[in-house]
Amino acid sequence: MNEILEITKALGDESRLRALLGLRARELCLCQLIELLGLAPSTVSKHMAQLAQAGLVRRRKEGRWHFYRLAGASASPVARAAIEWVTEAARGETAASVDAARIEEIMTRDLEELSACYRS
Amino acid sequence: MNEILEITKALGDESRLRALLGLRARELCLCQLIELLGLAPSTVSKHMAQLAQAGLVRRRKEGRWHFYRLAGASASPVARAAIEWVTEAARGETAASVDAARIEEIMTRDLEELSACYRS
DNA sequence: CCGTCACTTCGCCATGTATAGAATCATTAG
DNA sequence: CTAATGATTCTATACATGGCGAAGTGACGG
Repeated sequence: MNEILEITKALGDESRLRALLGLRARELCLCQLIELLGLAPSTVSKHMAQLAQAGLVRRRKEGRWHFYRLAGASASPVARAAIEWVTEAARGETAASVDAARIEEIMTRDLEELSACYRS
Repeated sequence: MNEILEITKALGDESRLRALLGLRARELCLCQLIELLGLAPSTVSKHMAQLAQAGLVRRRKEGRWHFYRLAGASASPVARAAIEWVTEAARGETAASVDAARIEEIMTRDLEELSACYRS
């Protein structure tokens, strides 16, 4: 029951849901997720920590950058099924497509430029 | 995105999750759900309304009694997949089994007796 | 080392939500 | 009709949660 609730609570927020769906195609750095969601770094960091705690997302450190990706094969069966459900449910969602296009645009920029959000 | 969020928010509360899982085997009257959850009638009623709004549950009126059941075939594909995920995820959950046993006990009692919760 | 940088954690505030009780609604029994 | 009953809606309140900014952490460049 606890794992299920951690997952449903993690998925029960629009920002976290968008972040998770944003990871469908590729792993993303926190500063890229900040740009996608338009929220403060501390807020996005907390959201990603909650998704990771629920077992839906994994974190990879590369120098000073922290990359997040879907848990995939390393996830528990329950978490993996949840990811499958939500990604399938979001197919054809216009809001998710808008975000996907936005990510393509974000990918054309340098991480250096994106992480300027910390200095503004 | 909106339907997904309605579903994940509806599933993101322990009482609502227990209520939904309680409907796996059979439909239940509100007073039976009140007995199961041990909450005030108004609270349980609101929880069930939220589950119904998310398309996870259907309501059937029989005289003064209101019965709730899983949406099943009448549910949208997204909601149906969510129900499948959560019921599969709860298989073998001890907490869910405890509730299931509790429901068996509740089923041995009359609705009249259970609905005494309104008069106490 | 020492500063910078990407990120996280902490402290706080505003909003949202779960809960109970009172009032109300709808249905049935008399 | 009226009263009783099961459920819902309304109102109020306590707690949880999302949000930000400031301070702290760990890695890299000098």
